[in-house]
Amino acid sequence: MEYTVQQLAKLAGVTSRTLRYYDEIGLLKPARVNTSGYRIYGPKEVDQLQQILFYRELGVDLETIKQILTSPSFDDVQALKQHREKLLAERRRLEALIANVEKTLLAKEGRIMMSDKEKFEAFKQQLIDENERKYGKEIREKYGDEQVNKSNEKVKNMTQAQYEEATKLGEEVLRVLHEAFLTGDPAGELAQKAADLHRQWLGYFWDHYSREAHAGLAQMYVDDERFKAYYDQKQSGMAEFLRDAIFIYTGKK
Amino acid sequence: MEYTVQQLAKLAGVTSRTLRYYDEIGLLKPARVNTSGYRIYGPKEVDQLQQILFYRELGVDLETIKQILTSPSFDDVQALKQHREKLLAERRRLEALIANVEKTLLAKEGRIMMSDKEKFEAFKQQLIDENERKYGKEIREKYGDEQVNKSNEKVKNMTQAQYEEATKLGEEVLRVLHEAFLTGDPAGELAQKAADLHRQWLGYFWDHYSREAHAGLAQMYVDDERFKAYYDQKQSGMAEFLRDAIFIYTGKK
DNA sequence: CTTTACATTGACGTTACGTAAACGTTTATC
DNA sequence: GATAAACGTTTACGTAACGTCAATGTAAAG
Repeated sequence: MEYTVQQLAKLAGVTSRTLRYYDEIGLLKPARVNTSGYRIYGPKEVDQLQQILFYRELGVDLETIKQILTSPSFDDVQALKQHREKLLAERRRLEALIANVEKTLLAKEGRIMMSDKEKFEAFKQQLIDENERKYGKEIREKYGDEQVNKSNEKVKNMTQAQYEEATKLGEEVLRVLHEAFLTGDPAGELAQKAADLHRQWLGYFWDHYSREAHAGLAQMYVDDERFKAYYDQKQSGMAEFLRDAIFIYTGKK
Repeated sequence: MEYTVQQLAKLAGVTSRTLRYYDEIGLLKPARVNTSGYRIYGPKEVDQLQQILFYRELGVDLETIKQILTSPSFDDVQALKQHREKLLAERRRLEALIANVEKTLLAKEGRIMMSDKEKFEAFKQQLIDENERKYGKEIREKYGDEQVNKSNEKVKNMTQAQYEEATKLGEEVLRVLHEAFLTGDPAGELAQKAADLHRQWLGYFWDHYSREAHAGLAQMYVDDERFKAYYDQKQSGMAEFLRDAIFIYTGKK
């Protein structure tokens, strides 16, 4: 039995465009082409199309299907295993996306519908997430997982009052730092006040303070472009100025 | 602080091409363009890019992100919920693909590595799957789930010997049918023999036989293009001939 | 002053077709 | 036999979010 494009298309449940495309990429050539240029398919092609659609339904891309069906030496089991890995990776990616969307929704809806307490909890979570997202990789590389986890734990255990204090203190650091910057002297009174405020601010996030870690963080504010961007937002050179002030504050040479 | 494309790109962890593309589609315009045509971004744009990347990491498409960020009336929670639905649907699709790939792998590996017995079991499973894939929807619509499930159960319970008998019988049906077709008489001895063989063949798949169902199936062989293609493979008109023979065999008017 | 690094605007490639244009062929109807 | 409907053909643009040239102008460094 022979078929034209539309006939085979209806038979297999695809469109004629699909068959022309498969012809174009050499995946399924018609048995012959008649004098008017019409594509004519025979039973052999029907079978092959079935095979193609079988793999297609598994989500295998056409190039791979082509290899499976055309080169008899091609290891189809191997190809399917690779394909399975791709699917599993894709599923993991999706799982992560879904988890993140749900966390975000929780936080966002929380702002509208949850009690103040829950609201604040969700907000803290969002803060942690956002922080992780922005700086997580770099910080974890430099300070290790343990330190970061401790910090996150500390944030989670903060009360709403503590959080507000931390936020206000953070803003004050920026204000004083800006004033100090205008004096141009990182050893001056204002700059050292900023460094001290910064130390206090750190107390909300770090479980213990050390001058070395403080100085290290200050250097990172300059080295890491993300941190630098944050401090330089108002005024270029602010990150360096803060670092210098902290170096003096912590007694680093 | 101000940034050129590359600087902002490094800052945010994207390529400059991405920033140009975002400019092109109006998602993130630079603060200004200098006399040489360079794009210059300010702190406001840095913030907006962070927002964009936040949604992008959730898998939201750029067009939706644009709406969320540009029109302040846009309900971002609603958008995220819709997005979550899309993600969940995509995950369901993936689950199905993975399950199918795994079933296929089981069957294919089985052919190589499993014992003859297991081999045969996997093959039967593949047969059922393939049948479901090819005709499942139509058959379920016409005969209902119960009937199809019973049929699948019957196949599963077949022994290897029975399976081979069924296959041989199926081939014999085709052979005799072909011979009968050459006589052109659906009421003739050969055609009636074919119809009888077909009834016997059905015995391997149906849990009980009825003339009505037999006649109905025969009609479906003509109506459904997939079945028709199977019987017409050797000779056009075979499906109709078989139907006529079965109609006579079952005494249908 | 030259090299090097970085900027710009096109424009094509990616996947698996959908969709439409412009035009020839087969089939059904009048 | 003319005509219209239904079907066939090729060509080509559109899709999402950029990657990757190419050709060319500008800024910074030696």
